[in-house]
Amino acid sequence: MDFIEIEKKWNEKWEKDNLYKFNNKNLEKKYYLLEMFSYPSGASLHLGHWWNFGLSDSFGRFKRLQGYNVFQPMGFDAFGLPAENYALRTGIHPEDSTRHNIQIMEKQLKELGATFNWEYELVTCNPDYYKWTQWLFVQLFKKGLAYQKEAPVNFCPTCNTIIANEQVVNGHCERCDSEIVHKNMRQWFFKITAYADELLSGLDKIDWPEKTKALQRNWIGKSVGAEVDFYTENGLKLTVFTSRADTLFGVSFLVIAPENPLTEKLITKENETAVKEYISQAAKKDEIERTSSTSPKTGVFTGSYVINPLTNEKVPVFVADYVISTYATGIVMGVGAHDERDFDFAKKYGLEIKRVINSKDAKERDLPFTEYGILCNSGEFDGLESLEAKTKIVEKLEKMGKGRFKTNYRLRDWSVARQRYWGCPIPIIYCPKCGTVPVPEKDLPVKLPHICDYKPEGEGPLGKCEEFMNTTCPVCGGKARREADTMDTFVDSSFYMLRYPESLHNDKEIFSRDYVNKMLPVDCYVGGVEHATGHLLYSRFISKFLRDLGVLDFDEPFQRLIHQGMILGSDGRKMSKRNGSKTADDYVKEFGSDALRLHMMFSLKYIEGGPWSDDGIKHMKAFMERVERICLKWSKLEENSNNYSQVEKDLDYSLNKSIKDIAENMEEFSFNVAVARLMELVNAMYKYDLVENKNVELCKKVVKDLIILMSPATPHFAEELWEQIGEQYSVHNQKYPACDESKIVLDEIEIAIQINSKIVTRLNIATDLSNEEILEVVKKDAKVAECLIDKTIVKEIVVPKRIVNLIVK
RNA sequence: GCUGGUGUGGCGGAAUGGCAGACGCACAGGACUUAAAAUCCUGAGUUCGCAAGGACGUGUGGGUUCGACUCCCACCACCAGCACCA
Repeated sequence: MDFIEIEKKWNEKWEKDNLYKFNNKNLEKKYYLLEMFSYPSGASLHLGHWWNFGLSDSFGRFKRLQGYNVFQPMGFDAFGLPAENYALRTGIHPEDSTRHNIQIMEKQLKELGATFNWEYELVTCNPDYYKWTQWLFVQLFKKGLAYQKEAPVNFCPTCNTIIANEQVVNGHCERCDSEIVHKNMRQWFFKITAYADELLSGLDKIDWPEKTKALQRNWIGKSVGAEVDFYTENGLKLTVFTSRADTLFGVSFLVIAPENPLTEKLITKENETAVKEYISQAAKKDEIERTSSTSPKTGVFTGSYVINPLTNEKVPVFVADYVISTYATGIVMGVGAHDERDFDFAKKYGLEIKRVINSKDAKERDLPFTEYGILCNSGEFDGLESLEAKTKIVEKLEKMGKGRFKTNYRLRDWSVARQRYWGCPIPIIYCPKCGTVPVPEKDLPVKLPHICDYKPEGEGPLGKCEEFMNTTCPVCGGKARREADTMDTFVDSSFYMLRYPESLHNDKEIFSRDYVNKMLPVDCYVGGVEHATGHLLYSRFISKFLRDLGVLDFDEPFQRLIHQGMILGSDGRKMSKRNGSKTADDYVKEFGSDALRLHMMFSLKYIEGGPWSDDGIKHMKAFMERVERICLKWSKLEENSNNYSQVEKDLDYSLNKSIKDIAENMEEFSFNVAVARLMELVNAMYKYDLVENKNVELCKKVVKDLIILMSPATPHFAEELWEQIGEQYSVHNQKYPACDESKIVLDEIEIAIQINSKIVTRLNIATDLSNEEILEVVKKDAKVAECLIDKTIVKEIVVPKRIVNLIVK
């Protein structure tokens, strides 16, 4: 079979027939399968694309065979920095290069032979798409969830734009690896923190990998504790956050972050020079140095004292850069005996170290430490467990008006504005009279102008385009200016799964409520784990917001999530142009796409990935040819023997067991095992082929079922073979074969016989025998009887169809 | 440091607490062939043994169990994410 030739032939026919058309009228058995859409880079599809799209497509084909009405749309995440940076290098306008790349990628994705529903294609840089990105912004703005504030932001000096926390990797820009600088800027944020608790609790009801849930929990970083107010002698309030209110008795100092605005007010004249010097030094340190847990904890005394609200003790206030100004209140209470950092700090500056413990425990344990002062919880709190003490203490502070229960999150609001050109314009108008006004929905989209001076200079390049910037205020009609920034591309992708079902069929609303609630949530979402704390978190947030807006009945967009492992270079490192000598295209030309796909399915675990090796591809081709030979031979057999003895039973067993196992393994994305089962079935066929008078009826059934079973993995090959054995087009419209359970129940099975848990022999035993009957047969066996001479059986264990274990003395 | 994951032949990798190593690669042998390739068949964890057979085997050490790759405890190694979060 000429694999290259047949691929061309069937790809053309399938496209012409629109074979995989999604039936949007009958949603009873719909299955929404989504692969994370990709960025249209101009390069040809690499092995990673095949791995991602090809294999999840096989899963989709499997669901189709099972009778599901599979919706598998495809689109492009088309805005973003790479096109723009490419444009700055080459002078080719981002719009032109992006459109061009999309065309190339569409063509290649079609060659992959996947069942994508192209008629629903979505491209985020099209005005009919980003109209809804802007609509979303306006809705968030109206609910107060899109807001501006002056805040420290991550600024990438190379990309010349702000980026979100989620896009900073080890203090560096995830795109260009430049070191991030921190600036205070007035910026747009989405208030994702309003949903922090829900984003946590929602994780419990979705079928996601534990790893990903853990990443999100970690990222949200919920910390339950309390705020406590300390006052200086002249009445200035310093509020600290603590998760250990029970150690309040042991506070011997307070530490405030250098950037905290209150710091200024705490500095006394005598300490002014030292503190100012310290602060300016701290400002010079880079992010890594500041936030590394191994950095030494240094600080300086401000000269001020505060009063501990519980003990009325006078406590000194220090400035130290190990306190993070953006987390909680930016002020921390120092308890030397209960926190390693506080301990280091207290030792260094000769501060008191007091261990807080209730007097009972102190007496019971002969406490070994000598360097700590021991302080028992006094009076009303003494004798309480730490948890109880925490509660009681905060309750008391609450009554005094000097403390309260408080939960903090590590999660920050999502910074969404980008000072770049190639993105979705923020639909906001600044009017000198009316202030910040959203663009009315009827005026959307605010189109991105096709400008040529898009060089980023730290401010939105759109600001240089007067025709764009000058507008009228939708409220008063006076002269006004537009927002010059564009949106983070993660806003574009935060709702695309909601828009897909009617991307080209509904331009009146983002989606019709009834329809979207029938189509979603996505039944299975496939993509890389690298989006765990970015896209996947943003999408969940936006869904929850749209639920609150009353347009969605659900709030978790992805019911099931599968991460593919990464496919690495043969050296085990990240795939790059250098270590991959051959491209996916080379393999397709040499062996065909089916062989490539089959090889990928079989040679590595999909969930785990691993180093790429092309060793097996030629064997996959050989395997297909092996299948072809036996199928063609059997399809031509004529004289039926009507035999149905053990050999036929064996073949029938293999067939039905394969049908069952392959379904189970496909469902779990264990493609390697599913392919192994296919091979076992083929081996069984070759074994039966040696039999002389064959049961041709059975042979033909096996051939048909085998081809159907192979069709998700090798779609072109299966279609061609289907035609060659004289079946009617198309194999992809067949039903997944039913497993005849009666055929996988064997009459007789080999059981291992153990004496004292050690195998002494194996016996064939009829499966319909009772445990007692089995024991009888076993004991009669010569070998077993020999072992039992002079022994007494103390226990008999029979595991039907598996093991007989006799415990003897 | 915290969180999650992984650890099985020469390699990729199988195994609802029940015969570890399915399936495949690489390897060896046989058949076909003048020969090779392709194909078909067979063998194979390691080790001792001519063999029958024995011993040892799923990162390490314990435990539970008639029985542990699988469950529990401790530890080691590697990978990933977070990391001075109070």
